[in-house]
This record gives sequence, structure tokens and C-alpha cells, in this order.
Amino acid sequence: MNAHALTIGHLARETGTKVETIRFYEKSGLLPAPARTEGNYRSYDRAHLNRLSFIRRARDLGFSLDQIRDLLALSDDRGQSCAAVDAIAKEHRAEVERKITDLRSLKKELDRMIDQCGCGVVADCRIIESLSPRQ
Amino acid sequence: MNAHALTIGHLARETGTKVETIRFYEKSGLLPAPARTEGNYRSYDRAHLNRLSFIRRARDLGFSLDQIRDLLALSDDRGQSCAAVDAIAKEHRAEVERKITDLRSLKKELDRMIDQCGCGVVADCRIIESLSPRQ
DNA sequence: CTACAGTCTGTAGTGACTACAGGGTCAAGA
DNA sequence: TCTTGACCCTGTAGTCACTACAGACTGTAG
Repeated sequence: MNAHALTIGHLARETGTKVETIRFYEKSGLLPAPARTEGNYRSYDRAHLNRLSFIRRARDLGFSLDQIRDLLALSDDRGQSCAAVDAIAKEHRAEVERKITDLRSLKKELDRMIDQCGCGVVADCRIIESLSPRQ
Repeated sequence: MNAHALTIGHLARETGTKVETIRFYEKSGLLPAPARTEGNYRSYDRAHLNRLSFIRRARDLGFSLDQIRDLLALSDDRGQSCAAVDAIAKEHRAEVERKITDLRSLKKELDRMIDQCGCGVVADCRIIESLSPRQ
């Protein structure tokens, strides 16, 4: 393997990704299949490392693999309008906002439930009661 | 089928659950297997309906099926201390709080990213740039 | 009697990995 | 040269909480 080539293990360490996950990204078509060495090892270059870093950063920001696929396709087409990128990001942000709203009202309900618990026996438990259907 | 017996479809409508989901809960051991009619249809009673309502309400509140299994076991044991119930609920609330915190900092990052987008061409796109690794 | 709604079992798909099993490859030290 | 051990390969199955189907059977209204 030449000086610029990276094994899958190097790529994994550099990007904080598990080896299995990298192979999974390849199978999912997110990361192009690299060249192979004589011993059939994957041989990556800088471009692969950059692409994987992109994927991981986008995953950290909660983008789905489908969205990342789209973002990668757009970022490969440097002349295209950035509006599509903007749309994906905004759609994702809206989703995140929805989740925050949902979780906040969830937390309020849990707070109410837990506040009422006198911690006696289950028969009098307000938590169980508030989960049970009124007859 | 007698007057008090319910088909799986009735149960589904009453609780807003899909028929497949009810069967899945049975297979998962959350809902006890009901009696069968001559034609091999599941025949539910009020107790099943109550139990399924409990499960659905707990699911709406985001409890995992494992947690619900535990809550159901506790609620069946009316004399036991309510502390275990309280612990499950608090653990779940803590998890929800963690998620809210994570999503909020995520949203901040997305806001920053999106604010910078001048919506020109992809080559100048700040969103793509902030996803790309610095070389 | 026929149409059709409802139910049955069993299997496979979802998303984004993760965890093996059972092998092969490679580099360093004895 | 041999061996050890780290690394890599493929392929499959597991996770969670469902959901969707295929292909068959049952029940009911007209």
C-alpha cells in the first residue's frame, strides 16, 4: 500500500467511526468503493477521508442518510444553486423544532405525573393511575 | 362470540392501535394471549382493553416496551412499594431532558449554518462548507 | 350464493447501525 | 522460519417498535 493510502482502520480512527459502519456506508452507496490491495484490503485516499468526515459531521447534526446522500450529490455539483441545500437544512431544522416541542410537552406530562407520586404502595400510585384508563 | 367479547378489530379501533401492533404486543409478551373463538379468532375482554390502553398511553409518553413491561408487572402487584414505579418514570424523564438539551444545541448549530447561507451556488455554500472538513 | 370485510399465520422490511462467526493477511519479534 | 497478534475480509443476524404484505380462512349482509 502506497504512502497516501489508508486502511479502513485508519479511516475509522481519523473520523471516530466504527469499521463496520464504514463498510455499511459503502454498501449503502454513501462512500464509493475504494481500490483494493493485493490482499483484498480496502485502500482509501484523502477524498474518501473527506467524504466520510462530511457524512459523520452531517450525521452528528442529525441529518438522515437519505438527506446526506442528497447533500453529497449537491456538493459534488459545484455550479448548482445552493437553494436545494438550504431547503434540506431548513426541512431538517423544522423537524428538530417539532421534536423539541413534542419532548417539552412530554416532559411537562411526566413532571405532573411524578410530582403527584406520594411513594406509597402501588395500589395508590398516581403514576400507575395516570397511565390507567378511566373506567 | 359473547356480548362482552371483543375482536382484535374492536380493540384496535377503541385504542387507536393497528391490528398488527396488537398481535405484535402479544408476541412480545405485553398483552396476554386471549381466548379463541371456534373460528380461531382472538376473543378479548375488558381486562385486555384496559391493559392495551395502559400500554398505548405509556407509549405516547415515550416509555420503551421494556419499561412498560416493568410498569405492568408493578401495577399488577398492588401491595408493592411505588418507589420502583417512580424510579422508572424519573429515569425516563431524565432521558427526555437529555434529548431536549441535545436537540437544542443541535438547533443552534443548524440556525448558525442556515443563517450564513447566501443562497448562491454550491461552490460558495456556507452550509456545505460547514459540513466539510477543514483541510 | 356471493361479495367483501375481517381475521389468521408467517415472513420480511424500515433506519442506522452493531455484533458476531469463520476465515484470510500482514508485520514484528524469537 | 515460525508464531503471535493485530488487522482485515464476507456474510448474516440482531437491535427497536412497529408496518406491510402474501396467501389463506371466517363471518356476515344482501
